Order: sequence, then structure tokens, then C-alpha cells
Amino acid sequence: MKKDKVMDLFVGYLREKVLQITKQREEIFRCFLSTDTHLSVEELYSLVRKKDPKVGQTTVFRTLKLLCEADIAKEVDFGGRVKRYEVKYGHKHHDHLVCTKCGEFIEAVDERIEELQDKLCKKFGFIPF
Amino acid sequence: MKKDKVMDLFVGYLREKVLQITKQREEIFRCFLSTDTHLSVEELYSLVRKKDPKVGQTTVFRTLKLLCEADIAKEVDFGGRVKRYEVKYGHKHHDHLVCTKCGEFIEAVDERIEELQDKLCKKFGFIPF
DNA sequence: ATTGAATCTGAAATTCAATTTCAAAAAGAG
DNA sequence: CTCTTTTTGAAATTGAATTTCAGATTCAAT
Ligand SMILES: [Mn+2]
Ligand SMILES: [Mn+2]
Ligand SMILES: [Zn+2]
Ligand SMILES: [Zn+2]
Repeated sequence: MKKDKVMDLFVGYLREKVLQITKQREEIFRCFLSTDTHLSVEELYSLVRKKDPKVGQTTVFRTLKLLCEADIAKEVDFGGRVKRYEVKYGHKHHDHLVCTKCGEFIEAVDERIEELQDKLCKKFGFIPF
Repeated sequence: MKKDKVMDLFVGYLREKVLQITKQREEIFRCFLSTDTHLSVEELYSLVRKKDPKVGQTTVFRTLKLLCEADIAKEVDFGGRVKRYEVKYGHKHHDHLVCTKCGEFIEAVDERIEELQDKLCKKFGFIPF
């Protein structure tokens, strides 16, 4: 299974930054990886609380930040004011088409668009995200 | 000058919706059109206050909404939590490359990208924004 | 094991843009 | 003018995100 490898990546990141591998961080990590959706912090917090009601929301915020830094999670902006996060590890880059009315979305990639975007970015000194 | 035409558009929109053409709405309209930047509400509010310190921030919010509905303004999302607005009337569609670190941005369009994006949207039943 | 320092946690407070509320002011109808 | 509707803006509220800080936990050195 892939999960062990991601866990290794997380553990590696924490070691590198001399941070501790705590119960809370492990639980949040597990809950996050157990989904394949685009979670808000609140939604992840709910999941975590089902497993351990004592984990604080603040820690969820903080751990998601760590997961992003470790390239395991990726912040995705769906236009609203709530940040959402998806699993990045093991998932190819993709774009989102989001309905501005109802929030419905789909994931899609067009290689030609990506290529042209890369060129456009390079031309202006930006690095595609 | 172009401004008269835009003003006509605004007035027309207000008439259509049976809304009044007030001092405040006129002033906010003028201040907004006097810039060619990507203003936050706060920034526009500052401009308006210089002309008339009695106008309230709430009215700036409300009027920007009207300007968007009238297709004179366009909300642009630069990734932060502050909404920004640019003049839409008389400006061609364009995309923004935004630096996620410093916020610096440039406007650019690539016709081929646009075309492919349109196709991609159509394929999935979305309407490009 | 004991101690002391550093790290981590989570409730609570704070921030800040955005929205809502509501009473007063202004505008329009008759 | 009088009555009704619309508009306004100060103040209150919301809600996600961040900050604060005292207590809990972990780690290292004895
Ligand atoms: Mn892409
Ligand atoms: Mn475009
Ligand atoms: Zn996705
Ligand atoms: Zn622009």
C-alpha cells in the first residue's frame, strides 16, 4: 500500500525540521489521507474529532500547514473564502473547473494548455504552480 | 470620452432595476473608473472618502456589487482573502499571473490558451468566466 | 527516576474582510 | 405637506484564519 510511503515522507519532513511525531499529527495525517476529496479545515476537523474528540482545531490548521510544506497536501482555491486542501502526494497535477454559482467542480488537464501556460509563465518570469 | 458611455450604462442599469441615481453611487462610480488598477473595497473606500468623507463603507460594498451586475466592474481573485475589482467595461478579457509570495502580477492573454480553455469548458458543460 | 529546558497543544482571544441590522435620512408619489 | 418606499451608514455580527499563552508532553542530561 502507498500509505506507508507517504507516512515516511511526513516522518522524514518532521525529522528534517526537528519536529515531533505526535499522536495528534499522526491522527490528522491519517484522516486527511483517508479521503480523496477537497476538504476544508472544518471538514477535516470533524473527521479527526470522530477518532479523537480531544484534538483541537488549531492543531488541524497547523498540521495542514505542515502537510503542505511536506508536499503531501496542496491548498486549492475554489473561489470562496474557505481554503480547501487535497492530497498532493501520488496525484498528478490537475486543474479545477469550478461553477461560480453552485460550487460544483471537475478535475481536468489538457496537456496543450499546460504546455502553453508553462511557456507563458516562463515568458514573464513566473513559475507555474 | 468613454466615461459618458459607461455612465450611461450604469444609469441604464439602475433605471432597469428601478434603483435611484444617488450622489453616493455617482461618486463611487467616478472614483472607481478613475483608476486602472485592481482595487480592494478598502482602497476604493479611501479614494471615495477623499472626495466625500461622509460616504459609508457599506455603500461602497453595495455599489461595487451593482457595478459588477452592470458589467462595469469585475471581481478578480488574487488568492488572498481580500476581493479585488477591476474595470471591465472597455477592457478585453485577460488572465492574471500572480506571484503567490509577493502578490506581484501581470496581465496576459494567449489566444491559443483561451481557445483550448473554451473547448475544455464546453466539453464539461462549464461556461468560461 | 528526577530534573529542567524545549516543544507542542488547545481553549480562548483576536483579527479582519464581509455581511447584516436597523433607525434615520432622502427621495418619490399623491 | 403627508405618506410610503428606498437608500444610507454606524454599529453589530459573522466566520475563517491567526495569535496568544498557560498547561501538558517530550526529550536530554544527570
Ligand atoms: Mn495547470
Ligand atoms: Mn482566460
Ligand atoms: Zn483536485
Ligand atoms: Zn486585470
